[in-house]
Amino acid sequence: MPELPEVETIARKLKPELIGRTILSADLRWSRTLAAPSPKKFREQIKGQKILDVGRRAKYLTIRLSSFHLLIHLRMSGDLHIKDSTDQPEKHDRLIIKLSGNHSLTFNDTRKFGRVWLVADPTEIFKTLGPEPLSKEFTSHWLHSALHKKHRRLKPLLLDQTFLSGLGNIYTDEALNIAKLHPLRESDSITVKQTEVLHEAIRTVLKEGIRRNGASIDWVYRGGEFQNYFRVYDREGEPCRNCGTKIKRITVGQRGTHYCPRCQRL
DNA sequence: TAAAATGTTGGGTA
DNA sequence: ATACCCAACATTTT
Repeated sequence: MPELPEVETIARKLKPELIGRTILSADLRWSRTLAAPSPKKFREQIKGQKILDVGRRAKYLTIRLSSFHLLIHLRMSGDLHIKDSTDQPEKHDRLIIKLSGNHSLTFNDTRKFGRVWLVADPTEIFKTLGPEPLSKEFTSHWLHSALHKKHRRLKPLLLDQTFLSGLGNIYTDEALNIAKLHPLRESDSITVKQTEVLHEAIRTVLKEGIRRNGASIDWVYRGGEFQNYFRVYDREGEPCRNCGTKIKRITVGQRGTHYCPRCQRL
């Protein structure tokens, strides 16, 4: 799935095209895409809603409506497009929301893992999420304290959305490489100095991802170019950009994990 | 063919 | 309670 920078990119692109539009109807083409409420309620409640704002929380796209919030999680393969309302549905289109001005917002999701919520209060959905890495609450001091409250390996911990929200497999590997920390390093062994470097690395790599409009890999091209600047992700066997050592790939917590065995010692 | 792919969640185990 | 492993979700690609 898209991670924080990819969702941020999509939110920024959609925002000017969506704000001010009114939702005319919703065509739910694969019902399990809808997490809440029921399809019937969804169609009734979303009709006539005006789009007031478009944003992002963690990896959720957030669309504020007149009296509800529409939340979309793209998971592994979800994507969003604005199309003409006369365009024929494409393969894997799961939800098509018809808008004023002969436009529609299309949710296409090959693997069907993506989910949509229409809720009055989004805090209920977001309550388990850890802090936003680009917010002011995410300080080096907070990170050090949080790391030491756990005894977990860095890679799965940073991937854990209840610990910190927004990082996925790519940006976690990239951040750990920048910080010169091994993915299997125990969280409560990180020094204050190392925490400061990791804190900065996380923010740097996320901002870099946003600046490049996110990463486009596999068959899902969203316009981003960050994939051309990976330091370790998907670079197994290729030379480390820092020391030339071959990048290693291991599996940690069921996820492919890439790192430089020389720069990132355990 | 089997494995793996930007993710999350729930169940079982120690 | 905490941490970790596995399966499930569903499809496509290598």
